[in-house]
Amino acid sequence: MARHTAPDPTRRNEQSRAAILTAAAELVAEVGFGKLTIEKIAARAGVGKQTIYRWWPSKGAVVFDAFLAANRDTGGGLDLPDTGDLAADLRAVLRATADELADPAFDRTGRALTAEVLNDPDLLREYRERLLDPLLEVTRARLRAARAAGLIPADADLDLAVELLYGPMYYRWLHGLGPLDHAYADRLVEATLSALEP
Amino acid sequence: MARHTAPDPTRRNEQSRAAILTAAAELVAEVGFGKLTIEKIAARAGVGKQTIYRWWPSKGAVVFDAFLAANRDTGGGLDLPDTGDLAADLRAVLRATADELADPAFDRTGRALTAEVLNDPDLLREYRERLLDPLLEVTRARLRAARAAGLIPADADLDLAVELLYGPMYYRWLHGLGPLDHAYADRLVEATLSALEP
Amino acid sequence: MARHTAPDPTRRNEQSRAAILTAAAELVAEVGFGKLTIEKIAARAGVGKQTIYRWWPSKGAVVFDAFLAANRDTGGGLDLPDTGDLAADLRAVLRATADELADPAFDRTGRALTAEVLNDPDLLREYRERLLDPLLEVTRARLRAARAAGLIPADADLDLAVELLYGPMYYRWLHGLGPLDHAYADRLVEATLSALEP
Amino acid sequence: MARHTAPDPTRRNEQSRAAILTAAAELVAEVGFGKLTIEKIAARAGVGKQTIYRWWPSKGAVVFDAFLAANRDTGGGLDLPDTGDLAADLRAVLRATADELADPAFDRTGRALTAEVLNDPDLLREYRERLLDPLLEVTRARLRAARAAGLIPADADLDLAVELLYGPMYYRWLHGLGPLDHAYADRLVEATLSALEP
DNA sequence: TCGTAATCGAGACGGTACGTCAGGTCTTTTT
DNA sequence: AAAAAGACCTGACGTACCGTCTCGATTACGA
Repeated sequence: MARHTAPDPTRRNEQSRAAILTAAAELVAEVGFGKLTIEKIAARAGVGKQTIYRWWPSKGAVVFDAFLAANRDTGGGLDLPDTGDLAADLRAVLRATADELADPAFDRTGRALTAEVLNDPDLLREYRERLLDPLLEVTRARLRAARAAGLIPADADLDLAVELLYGPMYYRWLHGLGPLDHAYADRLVEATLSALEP
Repeated sequence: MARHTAPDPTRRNEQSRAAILTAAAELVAEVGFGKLTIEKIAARAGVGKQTIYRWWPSKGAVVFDAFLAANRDTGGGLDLPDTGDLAADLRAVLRATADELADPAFDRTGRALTAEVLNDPDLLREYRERLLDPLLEVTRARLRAARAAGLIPADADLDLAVELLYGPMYYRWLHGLGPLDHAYADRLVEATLSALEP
Repeated sequence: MARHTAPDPTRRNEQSRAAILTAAAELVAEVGFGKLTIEKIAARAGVGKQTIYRWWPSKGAVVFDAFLAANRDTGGGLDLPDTGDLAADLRAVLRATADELADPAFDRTGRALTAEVLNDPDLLREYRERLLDPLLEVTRARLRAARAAGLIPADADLDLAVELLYGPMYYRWLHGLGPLDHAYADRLVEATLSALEP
Repeated sequence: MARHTAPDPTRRNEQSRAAILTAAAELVAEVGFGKLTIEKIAARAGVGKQTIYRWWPSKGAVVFDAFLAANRDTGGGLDLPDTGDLAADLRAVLRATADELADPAFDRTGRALTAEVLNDPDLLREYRERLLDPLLEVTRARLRAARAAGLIPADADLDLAVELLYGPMYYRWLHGLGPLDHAYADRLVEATLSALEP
């Protein structure tokens, strides 16, 4: 097993780091996660293998970091505005989510990442901390505000609510059960809000 | 990659086939899918590697077949009785699903299988045809009967309904978002039926 | 190891036997002995592998038989006439040998066969019994007749004599030391006869 | 087949190289060339297979190199002294050759090597350049000196002479035609010198 | 003449070794 | 000290053949 008390990060070569993440992102889209290799990443990035092993513990970690880096650029959409219209706000975020999942460019990478994350508890933890929990939390926060405003019942189960919003869409996406369009997003929001009623 | 104009299946050795599937099932539970190798399967099954390559195109396909074979033995639970009480019937199937997902023995295999299935369109198709679609269809059929009986609105979207039932539970399971117990199953059923109201 | 008390030879399929030997001869010339396989012979001959294993103990034995069969057709040249002129008679047989060795078609097969025979005592014995000893013996017989006629000394070592005739030529052939033409054959005969003088 | 644009030889691990050659030499003596495998060499040498494939194109090349390395250690005996007594000098080298060929330890390796060399033009060339030609040349040189001293005719064919010396002995060895003792060596020298007379 | 027994083509089987690929570690040289 | 380069040991890959073993389907006696 590797050591992975990472070496002095101040001396890290930023160019190499960026080249590795870029190469990883490109390659995962080109050949998929399964056929992706550390050697190919190193070769494409013009980097020694050791430079990868020095800073990441596994292939999954590199790809995951690449995914995060890419999502940080696109903003991540981690802000759910409160316009006062709960349904509209939820529709906005669900529509955005649907658009992302429906994007073929995202599809391969997303599936690859999901597959890795599911079978690696460390990766799963990091995925939840860095991506999933924040997303669910902003959604929950918006619902909490609505609850405080009396728009939904005081005893509404918000954990269940976010699962009702994102779970079906994720289920549909992973299994290819149907289209992921705005109409579908809207119906999900409607169903969820309807379920929260007494 | 393998050729896969499958050889004459009438000459297939049933003992070898069974030994391979058993070995695959055991190993995936012991070491996980990632560390599973064709060589280990062959060794444990007392079989030549070629005998595996002759009949399956990939490691994933073997494991998948092993999973199917195991589920065929346990019946698969593909019968959703109609007692007249829709909520009770749905609770029964959702509780059973929750029990299965919560079973640690199933967890590892299920995650491994899911990861494979997500990234292999062929496997995904087979998974849907052999397992997922039948499950969804019996559920939809039960809802269809209830709709015919006037228990739920005539314009209820049954595709959405089954996704509301299974999607959140699957989402919670994969991401480890919370407990998968009977109370959770019951709340899902309640929420779904509530969402179907007008 | 195989049994090889050969089965009832009266029931043997002569067509198969011929097809196997032909295929073996062709293939050894095409791909060389090392890359020759029983499977390829069987495939080319349109024959089951078992039919080969039933009648021959090894790949070498098949090729050897093929070689013998081919040489039986070309006569084998196993007759050294006694014209009364010893030098002329020896020149005739040495020239014929040189021609054969110099034939590129023979070269590959001959080398392959030699290589096999050298490392398999069983094959070597059969080679000597069926090909080499008869050749050496007719040569020795011719020398014996000459010795009886007083043309060469009574105490001449005939075993050495035949080795002086064939050994250098074989040595030159195997190692590619020089041309194998009639002039060379003639010089060998001259040198050998000269060496037999007192 | 291998690539064989050999990698940077300055970075080669000398320990691995030596271990491989030693293992190859031992194994060829133990199990014979035919049953020798690259995997066994690698295992015995404590080396990865790739390290063999990196530096040698074939099993034959490894064994050949091992043979050369061993012969370099024993000096190769490539010095034919000129005591003034031509017959005695030739007897010395022929007797040494006979002793080597008669050595059972040499027999197996020698036959294996011969078989390889005969069917691989590249190996044959290397064998001639590194072992055979030097041997023949020192012998020819000794004869040349004798010719210059008038001990043998000025028009003696020295190429033929060396073939008369070594060819019969090699022929006898390969085919197992008779004993390889000093008496035989002496007779060969006598016959050859006698053949060189006018 | 009609089983019945052996041979035949075919090819699946348990294996061994192949030659390749990549993993992760280590060393050498350069920056 | 970190990085590019790449040799090293390890081990799995997927393939090719090995020699054995069923399978029907001829084929050729011998009762």
